[in-house]
Amino acid sequence: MRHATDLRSVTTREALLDCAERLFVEHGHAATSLRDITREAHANLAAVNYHFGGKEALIQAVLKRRLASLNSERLAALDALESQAGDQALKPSQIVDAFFGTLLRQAASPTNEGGRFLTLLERTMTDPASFVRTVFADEYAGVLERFKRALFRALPDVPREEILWRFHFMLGATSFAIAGSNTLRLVMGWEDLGQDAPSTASQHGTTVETERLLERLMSFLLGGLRAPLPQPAA
Amino acid sequence: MRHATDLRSVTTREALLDCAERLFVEHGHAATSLRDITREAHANLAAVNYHFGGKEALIQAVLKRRLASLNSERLAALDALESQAGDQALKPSQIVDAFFGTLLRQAASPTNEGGRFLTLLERTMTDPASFVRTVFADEYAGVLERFKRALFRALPDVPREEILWRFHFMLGATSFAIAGSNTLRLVMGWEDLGQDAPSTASQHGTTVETERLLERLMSFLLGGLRAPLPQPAA
DNA sequence: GTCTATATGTGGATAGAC
DNA sequence: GTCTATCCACATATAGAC
Repeated sequence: MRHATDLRSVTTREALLDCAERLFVEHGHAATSLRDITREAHANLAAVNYHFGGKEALIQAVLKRRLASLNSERLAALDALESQAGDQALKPSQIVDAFFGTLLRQAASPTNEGGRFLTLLERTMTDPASFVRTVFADEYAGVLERFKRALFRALPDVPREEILWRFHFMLGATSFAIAGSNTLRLVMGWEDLGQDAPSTASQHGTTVETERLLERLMSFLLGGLRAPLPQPAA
Repeated sequence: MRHATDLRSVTTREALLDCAERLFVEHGHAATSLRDITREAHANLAAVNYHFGGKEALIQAVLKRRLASLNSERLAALDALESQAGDQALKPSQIVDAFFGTLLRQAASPTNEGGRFLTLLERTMTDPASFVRTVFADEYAGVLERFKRALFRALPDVPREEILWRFHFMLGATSFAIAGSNTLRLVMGWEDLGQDAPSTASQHGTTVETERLLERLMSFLLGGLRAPLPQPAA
C-alpha cells in the first residue's frame, strides 16, 4: 500500500514536495521532521536545505503549489462566467460554484487522493505560524477581491458587510465539508479508525461521492447565502 | 498590557492551565514549550510534570476543561427545551440555538477573551495528533447523539444522512464564525496586524458584537439547514 | 509542592568531500 | 546535486535536595 517513491516526482525536488505534503497532512508540519520527509522521499537529509533553503521555505513551497493552482482555476472560472454574461450580473449560484465548486472538484482530481488537499487547505487557514499565514494571504488576496466584487454585484440589495460574513461562513462550511477529520466521523457516527487514520474522505473518495457532496454542499451554501437577513433595517 | 500572573488562578495548577491555553491558542501546542508555559505562569519547569504528568496530559486537561463545560451547558439547554415542549418535537431553530448559540455565548463570556476559546475548539477539531482527537471524541460523543436525535425528530421529512451533513456544515461555518484568524481578515479586507496578531474577534469582542454575530450566524445556519434538498427523490 | 541540576533525546542546519 | 559527519540549540522528563 505504500512504498515511498510514491508516484510521479521525477526530480528530487518534486519528490520532496510530494512527500512533505502527505506527511504534513497526516501529522501536521510541526510534528514532521526533515528526517521523516527525506527518508520517505529517498533523498538525503541535506536535500531540503539545498533545494529550498530550510524547513519553513519547504512548507511554503508545498502550500504555494496547491494554492496557486487552485486560485488560478477559480479566476479562470469566474472569467469565463463573466465574459459569457456580458455586462449582466452573475447569479449567486454561479459565483459560489466558481469558488467552492472549483475547490471541491480540484480536491477530487486524481492528482490528489481523497480530501488530502482540503485537509491541507483547512489547516493552512487556521495555522498560527506567521510564515504560513503570509503565504495564504498572498495567494488569496487577489481572488477574494474579485469574488467579493462579483457577489456585491449579484446581491445588490444585501448589505455588503452581511455578504462578507456569509462568504466567511461558507468558507467554514466548505472547509469542514470533506476535510473535517474528526467531526465528520463523530457526526456521522462512524467508528474511529484507530490511531492514525487517514483522511476520512479518501475512504470512499470516488468522483461519484464528490459529486454528491458537491450537490449537498451547494444547496446548503446557497440556502445560507440567501437566508432572510437578521434585521432588515440595519 | 500583560503581566503574566494573569487573572484568577489561585493555584499553580490553574495558572498552568490558563497560561497553557492562551499560548496554545496563540502559537499552537506543538510550538509551545513547557518552558514557555511555566515561565508565563511563574511556575517551575518541573511543575507541569508534577501536576499533570507530562505535556500531552496538560494539553488534554486544557481541552477537557473547556469542552466539558461547553457540552454540559449544551445538554442543559436541550433538556430545558425538551421538558418545556413536552412530547412535541422542537423547532430546528431552537435546537440550533441550543448547540451553536450556547457555543457563541460561552465564547463571549468574560471567562474567555474574545474568540480565544473558539480558536482552541477549531484547532482541536482538526488536530492531527491522536491524543487530541481522543479527548475530542470522548467529550463530544454523548452530546452529538442527543442533538442528532433532536434534529431527526424536528425534521422528519429530511433524509437523515442529509441532516448529518448539514449539521457538519454548520459546525464548519460556526467554527469560522469568530475564530478564523486568517480568512476573516482577508475576506473583510482588513489589514494584517503584523506578525503575531491576536484573535481577530477580540478586537471588538464586546457582548454587543457577539450578539450581532450570533444573529448573523443563526440566520445563515437556518437558511442552510432548511435549504431545498439537492435531489428530492434520492 | 517547589526548586535545581541534569539526563537524554531530537530537531534544523551546515561544512566540506565526492 | 548528493552525501557524511557533526555542531548546536532546545525539548521533555526526572532525580533528589529543600
